[in-house]
Amino acid sequence: MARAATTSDPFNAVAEPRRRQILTFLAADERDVSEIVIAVGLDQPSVSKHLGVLRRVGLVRVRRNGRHRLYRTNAEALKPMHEWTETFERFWRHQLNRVKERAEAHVNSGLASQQPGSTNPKFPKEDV
Amino acid sequence: MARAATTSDPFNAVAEPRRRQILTFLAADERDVSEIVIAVGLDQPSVSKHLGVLRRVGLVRVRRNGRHRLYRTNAEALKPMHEWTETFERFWRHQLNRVKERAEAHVNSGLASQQPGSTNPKFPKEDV
DNA sequence: TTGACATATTCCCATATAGGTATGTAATGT
DNA sequence: ACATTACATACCTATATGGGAATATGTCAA
Repeated sequence: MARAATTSDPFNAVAEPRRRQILTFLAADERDVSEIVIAVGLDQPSVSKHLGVLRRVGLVRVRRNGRHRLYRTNAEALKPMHEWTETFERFWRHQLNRVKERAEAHVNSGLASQQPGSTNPKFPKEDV
Repeated sequence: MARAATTSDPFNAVAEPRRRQILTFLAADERDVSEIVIAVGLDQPSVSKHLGVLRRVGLVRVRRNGRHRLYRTNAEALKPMHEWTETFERFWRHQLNRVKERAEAHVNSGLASQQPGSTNPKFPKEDV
């Protein structure tokens, strides 16, 4: 199978750099499509398609104003991503602490002066 | 062109639901590949490929233990995503407030009892 | 109605997967 | 050295785009 559809999944919609750029651009103010075209430097059909994806997953809202369509980021739709990443916060805090502690332990045990290429059976190499 | 490569981009790597599942599974403890295979219900090669993607973008770390490879989520690599979504936090707060205020305004002006299908020229329809 | 302008859609093509199958490779036990 | 275990890679296929070009749709102005 190919990659999952971007539609109906904010994580996928936001995976596209241009769409992140658009969301940032539309975060504060409404803008019509031609302004977005200028801002991102793609041609109009491509921008409209990105906007279509963002619309379908609810990341932007539109309203009509004459011939123009005014788009604006619907920030609320980003909350789930924010919350998902937040569940890892306590882990990256722990990891930072561990790194600090390990460094101190090495200093105290004299391991800090270990030969650069030497192997330590207690700390297997993190291979590539 | 096709979609941007998942490699070298955490946003893209995390767009895949299975990879999010793996990151969650590996957040707290190290696990070897066979455990991950059981946890996500894919066959081993697929899991190894997902792990390869996550490894390349730094979202997981590996270390060898005999024939086993112990993987663990590198939560720090999720900080950029967390911070990016966070830049929108103040906007979704404003939006929530606006919705509340507008609801109250409608009540006060009698607009709350408007006909479901009626159109209001001052609030253009958000078309599909 | 006709014309211009602002967007959205459709069509076409190159490319990047996601999974499955088969195979290569490193590490351990005998 | 040989078999086995635990993974990683290579290869193949169906599918989902992303971007550009051409075209359709919707809106306002004269």
